[in-house]
Amino acid sequence: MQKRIAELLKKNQLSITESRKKILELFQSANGALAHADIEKQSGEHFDRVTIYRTLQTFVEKGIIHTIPTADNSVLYALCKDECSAGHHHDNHVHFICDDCGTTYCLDHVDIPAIQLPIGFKAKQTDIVMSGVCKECNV
Amino acid sequence: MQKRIAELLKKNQLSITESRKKILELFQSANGALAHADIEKQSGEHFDRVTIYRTLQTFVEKGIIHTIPTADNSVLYALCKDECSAGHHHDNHVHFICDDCGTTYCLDHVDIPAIQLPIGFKAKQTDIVMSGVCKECNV
DNA sequence: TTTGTTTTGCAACTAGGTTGCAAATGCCTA
DNA sequence: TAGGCATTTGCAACCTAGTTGCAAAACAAA
Repeated sequence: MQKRIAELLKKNQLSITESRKKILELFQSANGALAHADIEKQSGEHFDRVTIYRTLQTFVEKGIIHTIPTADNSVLYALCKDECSAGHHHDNHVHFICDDCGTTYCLDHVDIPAIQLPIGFKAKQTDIVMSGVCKECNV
Repeated sequence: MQKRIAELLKKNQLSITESRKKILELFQSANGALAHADIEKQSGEHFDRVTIYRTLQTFVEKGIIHTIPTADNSVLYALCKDECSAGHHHDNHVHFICDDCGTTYCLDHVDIPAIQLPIGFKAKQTDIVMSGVCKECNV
């Protein structure tokens, strides 16, 4: 695990530092998306708020993680799959927030059906955020 | 117009005040959605920030306007159509943001096709925000 | 017009996020 | 592996968006 993290950072021309390693670890062990606040808490409060913001920004720029818009207007971050290239905007995938456990999932493999827009409208990007009950909480 | 605004407020058991009238007017003359900041500017800076926040909150509660989540994590507000009942969450309609002119449209009459989720997931709410070029900017 | 309720404006506060800069860390080459 | 340069960090200060409590002002109803 440690090796992979170091490689990932190197591949993206980033220095290997404590905070970056720790934050990547958190993402790898979380099976969903994380908010800035989650990271701040779970990292054991070792790192400055600013460092975390900057690290997340850097990771987004490099295409290591991506942001998820949510209905309640908070930002979530999630690891990108290996196939993602830097700068990829993750335009067309579905995000799912569980009302029960609060976990956010990136449903990369869900097909988005064509949406019929009124005449004159031309869509470039589609963001879909669904909420309900996830597979873990569904009894 | 003035009459209609007064009636609308009365129907919702709200006192008829300067700020409420002005804010409703702004929504009626805007053909798209407005952000809090837009309202603050366009109202001629007559009203306190807090008053605007509270007015918007009240309108949302009464079902006069509704909120739109956007990809860049800002909140937009738009007038509800007459058919909307108070408390209606506007769960399932598509919002469209024009990359050119920045206008946000509520596409009430666009059908949302069923989205096939992985086994175990059960959706309650779907938010779709699309962006691209709108009918005005499309040449 | 008077009275009671609703709404407003002010001040103070919180949370989330950004910027500039000096100190510390990491990287690379000799 | 030591030294020097580039990158990253932490601090302080700042900004915007939004909230709360409370007294004063505006509104509604009789």
